[in-house]
Amino acid sequence: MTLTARAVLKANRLFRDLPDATVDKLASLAVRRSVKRGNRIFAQGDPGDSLLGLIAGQVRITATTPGGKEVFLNIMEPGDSFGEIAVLDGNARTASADALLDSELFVVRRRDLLALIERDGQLATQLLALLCQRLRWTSELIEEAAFLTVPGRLARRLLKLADEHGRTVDGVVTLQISQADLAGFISVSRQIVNQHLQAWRRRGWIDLGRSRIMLLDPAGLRRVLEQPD
Amino acid sequence: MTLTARAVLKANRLFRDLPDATVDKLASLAVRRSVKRGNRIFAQGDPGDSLLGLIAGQVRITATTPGGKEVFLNIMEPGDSFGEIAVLDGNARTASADALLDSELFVVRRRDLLALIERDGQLATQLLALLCQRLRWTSELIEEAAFLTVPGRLARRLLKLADEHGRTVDGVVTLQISQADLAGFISVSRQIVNQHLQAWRRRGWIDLGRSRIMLLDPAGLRRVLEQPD
DNA sequence: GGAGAACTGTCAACTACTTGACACAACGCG
DNA sequence: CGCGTTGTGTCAAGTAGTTGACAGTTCTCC
Repeated sequence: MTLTARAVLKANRLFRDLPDATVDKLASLAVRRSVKRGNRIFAQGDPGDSLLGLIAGQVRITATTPGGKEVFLNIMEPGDSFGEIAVLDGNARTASADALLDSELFVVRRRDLLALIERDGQLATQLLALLCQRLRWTSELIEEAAFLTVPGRLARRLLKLADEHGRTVDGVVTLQISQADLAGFISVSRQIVNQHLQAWRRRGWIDLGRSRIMLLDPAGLRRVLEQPD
Repeated sequence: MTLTARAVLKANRLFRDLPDATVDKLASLAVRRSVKRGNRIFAQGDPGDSLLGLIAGQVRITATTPGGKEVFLNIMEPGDSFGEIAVLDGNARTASADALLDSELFVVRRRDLLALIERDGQLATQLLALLCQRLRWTSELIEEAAFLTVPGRLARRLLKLADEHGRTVDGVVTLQISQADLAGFISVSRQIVNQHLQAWRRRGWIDLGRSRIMLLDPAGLRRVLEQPD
């Protein structure tokens, strides 16, 4: 908590490979922000005037229809940054960000970031790499939706969430997520999620608890992905 | 056809705002390539070692499963560039590109492009803008798939295709696309596409011919998007 | 420690898309 | 010109999701 601004930036994937001079410059421009669990950091449609980095806590990125339907796009962990698209092109935010836990953020304002990009080519390169990664990530989501059946998408999502956010105890990965939230990630009803999870539980691939999914046999889930088209 | 390399690059959205010195440098590095209608330009999984720009013709970008199922992701027109993600991060191509018509391309090799980015900050900025645009575009696709019903997606796709590729005759926009291809864009069966198109034809919103769709009343289609969620 | 909230598990009725089949129309190419 | 190919229009059977309802369980926090 008493980290220097510079150490905070150095802990972020986007900035850690930059030369010290650039990081110091950025550090002098970055502002800190605390957000309590359950609070909104920014909303879809807001002017995208800043780049955010997560220092501590957890943040969920979601998109919402006017009618209130939601897709969960991602969960951010400390070291991740988000809000780059809007900050770079200056248009509205495409998604909303909410704190799932009490969170600490740093904020870099658009003007400051753009000025720095002008001066430091390496920062631009770093951002290009990040955007490429994001593009591959979204492309994967599109293909997932287009190619896989619902059980396939569910299995894939479980494996990915386990990879990125799972806690391993005694060699078994446990996920902390409700079935309703899981349904939000793959855009199906919570009932259908339950139905498939139950089938997999009966086969011994997973075990279920309240907001908890234990992956007993990830290989079983992986097999779901290989068969269909 | 006898354009200078420089004029060709200046006709491309990505490069047209760059300083002449940079464009000349690029022009000396770019190679031309002709591809006959129906031929593949690159395939999903190929090493992404070049950036392509379309000078003349038409190119379709698709993703394919190992099992052979396809989604159509985009159609490129002269002035568009593609293959940036792979060229920037050096990984495999995420999609395939096929010439729909006899096409003329220019090709910039990865090494050359990266060297130029190092030297010219404005090229990096231009690429950042392009990637942001692509990201917004893919995000839109994801939300479309998640939020809209099939008729909604179909209506939206028709309107977008009309916008980007339609030919206007007597104030009516006509699209040149088969119902099967249209189905490929929104990942549903050709039969269901026909079913909805027929319903709209009966209402007088569109008219149908062989590989031809005329949008008589775009406002009708737009109304399809507003109601459901 | 007790009330309310959040989450799971399950059912039944309904809806919408898939798959496969087939007739027919239009185009295009030798 | 006529034949093969490509695209349209439609049907019927099968499948897989949605929606709404409800009981039971576990957590939270006052």
